[in-house]
Amino acid sequence: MDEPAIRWRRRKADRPAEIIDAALDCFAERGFAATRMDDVAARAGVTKGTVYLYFKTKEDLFKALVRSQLLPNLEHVEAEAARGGSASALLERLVSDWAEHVVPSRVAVLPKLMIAEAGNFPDLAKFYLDEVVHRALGLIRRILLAGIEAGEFRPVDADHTAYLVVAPLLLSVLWKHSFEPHDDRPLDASALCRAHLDSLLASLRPPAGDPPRRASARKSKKVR
Amino acid sequence: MDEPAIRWRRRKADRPAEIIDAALDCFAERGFAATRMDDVAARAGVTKGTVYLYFKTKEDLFKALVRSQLLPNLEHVEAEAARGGSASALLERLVSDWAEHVVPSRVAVLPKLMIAEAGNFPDLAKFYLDEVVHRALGLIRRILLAGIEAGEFRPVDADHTAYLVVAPLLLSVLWKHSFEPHDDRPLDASALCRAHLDSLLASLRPPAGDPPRRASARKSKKVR
Amino acid sequence: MDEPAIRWRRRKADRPAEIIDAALDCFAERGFAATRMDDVAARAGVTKGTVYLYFKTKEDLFKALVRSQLLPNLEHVEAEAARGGSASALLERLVSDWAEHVVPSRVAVLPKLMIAEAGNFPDLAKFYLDEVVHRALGLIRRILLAGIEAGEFRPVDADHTAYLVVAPLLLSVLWKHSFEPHDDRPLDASALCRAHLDSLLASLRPPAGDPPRRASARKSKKVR
Amino acid sequence: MDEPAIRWRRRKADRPAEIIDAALDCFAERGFAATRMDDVAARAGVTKGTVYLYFKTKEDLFKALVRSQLLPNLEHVEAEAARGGSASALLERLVSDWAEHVVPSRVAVLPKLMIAEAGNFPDLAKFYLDEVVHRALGLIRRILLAGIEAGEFRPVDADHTAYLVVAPLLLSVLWKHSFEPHDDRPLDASALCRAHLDSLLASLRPPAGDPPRRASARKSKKVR
DNA sequence: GATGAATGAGATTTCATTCAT
DNA sequence: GATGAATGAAATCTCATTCAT
Repeated sequence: MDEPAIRWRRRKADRPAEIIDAALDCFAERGFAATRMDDVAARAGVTKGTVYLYFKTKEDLFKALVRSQLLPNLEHVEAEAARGGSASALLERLVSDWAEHVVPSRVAVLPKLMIAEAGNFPDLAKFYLDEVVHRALGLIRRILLAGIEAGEFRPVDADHTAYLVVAPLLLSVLWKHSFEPHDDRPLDASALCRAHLDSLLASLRPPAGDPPRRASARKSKKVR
Repeated sequence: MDEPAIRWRRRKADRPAEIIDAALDCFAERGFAATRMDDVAARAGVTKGTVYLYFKTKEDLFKALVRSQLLPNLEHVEAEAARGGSASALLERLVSDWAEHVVPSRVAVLPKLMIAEAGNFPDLAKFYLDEVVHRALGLIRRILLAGIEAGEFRPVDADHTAYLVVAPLLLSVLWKHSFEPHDDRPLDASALCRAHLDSLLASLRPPAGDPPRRASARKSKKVR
Repeated sequence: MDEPAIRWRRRKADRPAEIIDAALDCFAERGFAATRMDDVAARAGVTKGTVYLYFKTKEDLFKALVRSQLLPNLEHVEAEAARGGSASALLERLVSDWAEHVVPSRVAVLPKLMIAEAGNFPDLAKFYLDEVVHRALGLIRRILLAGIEAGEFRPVDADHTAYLVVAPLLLSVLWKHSFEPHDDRPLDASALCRAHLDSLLASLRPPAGDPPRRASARKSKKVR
Repeated sequence: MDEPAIRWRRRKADRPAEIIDAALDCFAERGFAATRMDDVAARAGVTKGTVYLYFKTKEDLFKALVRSQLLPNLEHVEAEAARGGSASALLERLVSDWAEHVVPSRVAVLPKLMIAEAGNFPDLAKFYLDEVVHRALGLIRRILLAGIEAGEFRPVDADHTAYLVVAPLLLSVLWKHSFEPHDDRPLDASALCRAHLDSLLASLRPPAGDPPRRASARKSKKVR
């Protein structure tokens, strides 16, 4: 009846991560403004006061969440790219990695959150653009240029093509988190990514009989 | 003294549209939750009470806004498609129409809003999916299938390719409204769309020497 | 049972004064920090929201209260002084005015509030010092100097004597609002002020047979 | 490594006093309500939990503070008075003692605190009134009566005059702690007290040629 | 129809107090 | 004894909505 039980346990080291985890779920579901600190606290299994022990404001929590989730992932991607290989192989690895590892992960909601809240968090938007978006686009651009130089790809405008590489990846995560819950026609992200890769490589294939741009380019080069 | 009289009269009928216009701007900037009815009213040049004269709740206003903006546009697209032409010509018209007419228009924020708020407005999300997204995807799918059948395109998976057609278009409007205001590297939507079209058609081009699938397919067919 | 009744009446013009009035009572009773905006609202017969309609924050309300109550009163005092008369007559009028009009009035709590909250409202403290305290001390100093010059008073240090004139007046209002409610020995402010005046004039009386400092000083002069 | 050991031991017994000291500073600066237990703890160099080890609640701490600071001081005053001397000499000692010892000391903030918080701590207010205020006033009254009886002073109303004796002393400490930090015209408490004494004795001086009230009164009597 | 003063529910945030460590 | 993580009640403030004017 009166179960004295332990009212709480002290878990200083783990709390911030737990709270950020809970916040990610809540913000993902309802957006920044519509999630209450109570929701976050409840989902983290603590009380509101505890959340404020670790994050000074709701905005702070949001920013901490975005920053903490992104960097590790991006580093993973760049490490992957650094492993080298032909440009097509790199693109292939990148896209299938996205389908297999990013789309099903928790970070996959961040693009949606950033798109929704960029207007309300200008400094976070800048951070996201600089540290994630442009960094990723730059990586892709370098792969494309390397591929062109190597004669693997026909000479396309690398700047815009980078956006084209990214677009279906973006669509896949946005769809998953915004539309799929209300849709009866699920989107198979893996299949979409495969189709994307297929289409992409087809469009990049140099016309038959075209000579490579430079003799030296034949050798696969490490990107960056 | 009496000069505004003429304007007043004209206003009455336009009020709802003016309010929706104002709401579109506000929601676009800050999102649904973060815009206050006062903001909308102020931007529409009326008072809060007046907004409630035309829309029962804030949610109502949002729904009315989405519904009122979308249908006319979609009809325009379908009418365009109905004008016929080769599949590539249709795709080309579609994409360049997007770049020239949709991206610069006010509706271009709606995808961002829908992506952000789908979780909070399930019925609106369903409406948007059914009446806009899947309708558009269906149209594109039919164009692709027609193109394949006519031998214009190599035989791809029309379902997924439809998403691929759409993805860069989506990216262009999301970028414009979420990132461009915080970015110093503007995205040229027209150029992106052209690059997209180029890439798309390249990837769809049937291998040289491939015969058309059916003799009849040579004639351009009306889609739908 | 369901008495529809008027839920509220619109009283824009009077509200701020009514709210300030209520706030004065609340702050006087419990101090700034310990009074809740709900208390103020309830005492003003409105809801919390209404208070915030007129005052942006609790601090704002406090500042508005202090500023609005003080100036009118001080002007009254200076006008009184400007009516002229002998220095003793002026002091007498000042002190008895205090006993009869200030002590029983609502402003009488302000010194207590200012003393309590000066540390938390530096700018308000400065305002109070400049616009009230030093202004009043200056007025008294001028009366004393005029009295000395006229030979009515013995030559005292006018600066410090001004504080001595003020001290019992201050004590009377502080006592009334801080101690009297908890004391069974009430302080008769009028009697105290009379005793003060008596003592003050006795201490200022020049030694018998002392000549006036200047021949001209015999005539009563307007102070200021 | 082990050098702090000695200090630790010394500390334990002093903790309550150290905490009270810290609390005095904090309450003096910001008032009771506006100081947080964290502030007190930090200033005492301990943690919040430790404060609660010695004081059950914040109110408790405040009461302990007031009680612990006052009694020693009052006893000092009464002992001083018991040393005897003429009434004027006693008053003089009292006033100059105040200027030299009380005003610069830490207790000097207590009147401000009591005036500010009397409304929120009725029992503390009663304690302060009975044990400090009325006790001090009584002492002064007895000195005045003795002086009158001895013919040192003219026959004044001892009750009210006692308040007049106290008023400038009170003003000096209130000023120091409430206004001086925000004022560029500092108040010289010693000078003020001297002026007060001067004025007070002048006003109490019996008219020249007045006979002493009682023959016996000539001899200095011990007060109390 | 239009207004905007007033409402009141609900959100964020603070902080005295407790208690596992 | 000492700590400080955790609590939870309560305070400030916001804002969608209502309704007297």
